[in-house]
Amino acid sequence: MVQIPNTPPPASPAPRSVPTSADVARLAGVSRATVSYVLNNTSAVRISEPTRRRVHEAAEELGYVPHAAARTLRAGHSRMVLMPAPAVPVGPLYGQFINELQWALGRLDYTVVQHGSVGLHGDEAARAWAELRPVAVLVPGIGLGPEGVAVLKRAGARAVVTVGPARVEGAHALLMDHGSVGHCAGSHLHARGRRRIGVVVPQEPGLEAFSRPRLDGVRRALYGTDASVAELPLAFDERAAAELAARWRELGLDAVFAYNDEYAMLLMCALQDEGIRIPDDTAVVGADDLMIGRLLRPRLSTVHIELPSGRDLADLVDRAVRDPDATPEAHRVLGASVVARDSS
Amino acid sequence: MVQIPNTPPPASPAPRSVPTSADVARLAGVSRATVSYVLNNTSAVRISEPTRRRVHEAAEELGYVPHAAARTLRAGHSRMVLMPAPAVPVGPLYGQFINELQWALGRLDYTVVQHGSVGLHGDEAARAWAELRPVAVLVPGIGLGPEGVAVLKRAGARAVVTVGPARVEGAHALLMDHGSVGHCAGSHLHARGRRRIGVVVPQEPGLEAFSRPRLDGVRRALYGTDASVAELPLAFDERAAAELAARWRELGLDAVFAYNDEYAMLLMCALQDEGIRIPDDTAVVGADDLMIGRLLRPRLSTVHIELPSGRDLADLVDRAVRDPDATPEAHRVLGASVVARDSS
DNA sequence: TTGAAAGCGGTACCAA
DNA sequence: TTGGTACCGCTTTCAA
Repeated sequence: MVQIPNTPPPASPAPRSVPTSADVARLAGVSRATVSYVLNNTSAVRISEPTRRRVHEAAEELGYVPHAAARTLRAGHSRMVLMPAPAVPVGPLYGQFINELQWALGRLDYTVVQHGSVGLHGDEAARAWAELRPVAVLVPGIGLGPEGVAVLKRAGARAVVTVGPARVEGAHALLMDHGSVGHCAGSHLHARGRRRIGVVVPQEPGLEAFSRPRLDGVRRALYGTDASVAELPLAFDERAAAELAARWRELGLDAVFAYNDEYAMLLMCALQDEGIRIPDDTAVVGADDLMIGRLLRPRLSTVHIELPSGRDLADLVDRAVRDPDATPEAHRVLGASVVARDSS
Repeated sequence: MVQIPNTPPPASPAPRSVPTSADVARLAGVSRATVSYVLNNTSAVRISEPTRRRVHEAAEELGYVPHAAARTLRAGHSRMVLMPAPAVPVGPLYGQFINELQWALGRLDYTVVQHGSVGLHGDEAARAWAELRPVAVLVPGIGLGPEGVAVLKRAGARAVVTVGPARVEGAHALLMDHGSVGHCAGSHLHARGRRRIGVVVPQEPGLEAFSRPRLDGVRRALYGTDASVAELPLAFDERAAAELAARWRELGLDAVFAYNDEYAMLLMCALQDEGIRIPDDTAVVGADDLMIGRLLRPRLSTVHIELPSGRDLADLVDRAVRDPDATPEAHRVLGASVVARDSS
């Protein structure tokens, strides 16, 4: 980092203590109760207009900001919806989903917070989240067990929603079965007459949660047919792709499901460099239906993934919060469908 | 969403009230003070081993989890580092940076929290953040003014760090001048003998913060030379790219800086479909040095961006927290360098 | 070694 | 219409 010469320090010495509602009350010449009534627009209590004005002015002048922790403590609950921040850089698909969700929950007057729980695992993380007493917790992926759910519930979470491959006892579930993505691809390739099918499994850590189910899905689609499946570990790296492509002919595969569109692009380019014709020698299918697939030549066949709308999930959370004793719902929310283009 | 039949409700009725340290004390037969001492390993006080055990067992049995809000309130401060959650899906580069940062701050015993402040703008958002009384705030992009910084400081934030194009009064700054990215690309193209240079400006909302400076950087690099710059609005969309490519010859450009590698790929493919030869007719330069650039043919020239390590930024935050009265530092942290490949 | 109690900031009940 | 005050859960000083 390159240090840059600093501008001279500002002349105004910062006020050194945080103003509280008592300070506001003092300045406005009223009680703390009145301040609270005014600033919260408490409808059960009528405050005269001049008093309101004085309170507002005092708050403004002091730069008063209420203390969320104090409010939470007193109220016994917060409106915080907590979700762990994703541990791996997440694709545009999922990123978009998270954004929508945040927006929709914001509309419902929840505060969405992503907790950076790096290094913490499973129920250990659950404890850290529970300390914040969120009103609801949204946990993508695996790693949260029934004990974790219980910890959160005991800590006052009125809703725990898991987003992943399997239900967890006591929690609502958004079942995102990535197996169906693989299943889609596998069925498609089989229908196209392919019988020796490779499946790329990324070596990047943190992707197993998706790659395993996708592989299993292909296996499931092909089980009991005359087709076979070969697992192809691959790092997201040109050299690794070239090496894989170099032994392609001896692998004797006539098709490959490449985990997603990015890996598909990587592998497809390597195969083309090797002189493998696509789709004639080998069919390639990606997943996620990203823009790049449309731009490749041949155009990349892919599995389009339909995620639930952020609004729907926000509504689910809201319902769960309002009725915490309802039996947990489970929803299947990952729609997968083949987009057949020219590479398969 | 497809509803799935629920499993029967679990037999165990959930304990309906959140256990407090008083409950633990009661069960262990000690005072709340002792519970606090034991659970926090307070070194100033020696507690007998049998007592410690009893407290731990009681806490375990009740599933006790401390109440962060209460602790914060009592302590007068928290160890929460707050940053707004990015409003647009963010690329792998920046995503990686955020992850590193979270990890590094976690190592320093801070709790990193991304606040989903959708719809809130500037100082309005600052107020929402201030309610959480974070010990430090990390604000990417623009939109936070000096008043916002003041609000946060008054609310007890010991460090405010902006990450963006310009300094903000009172805050530390990580200057990420995306102008240098454009400057790099512009200089490179000029050095290659190009004189009519187009610059792609994405139409996607939320990207202006990066696209404007990149455009300006190109302008700056070419200012006073015999080269000219043309602004090319472009949506991330095949049709838009095709339309732009269709009028390419009449635009009379011999080079284009495509904002980033993804837009470059989009445009390059459209140009090639149109019969424009790259780099002979038109040179193309991307940015961000993504994998896809290496896979394109011709291989895409790009601007490699060097971000600071998460560790460095975490250390900066930590220093600032420890010495809140130090004059704000400003660091220039965006390194840009051309990776010349075959498209320019 | 342990306990009693004050107090952090805000809310809401009850009284005036 | 407004004020006094108890209380939320936890930490920490002081006393025992």
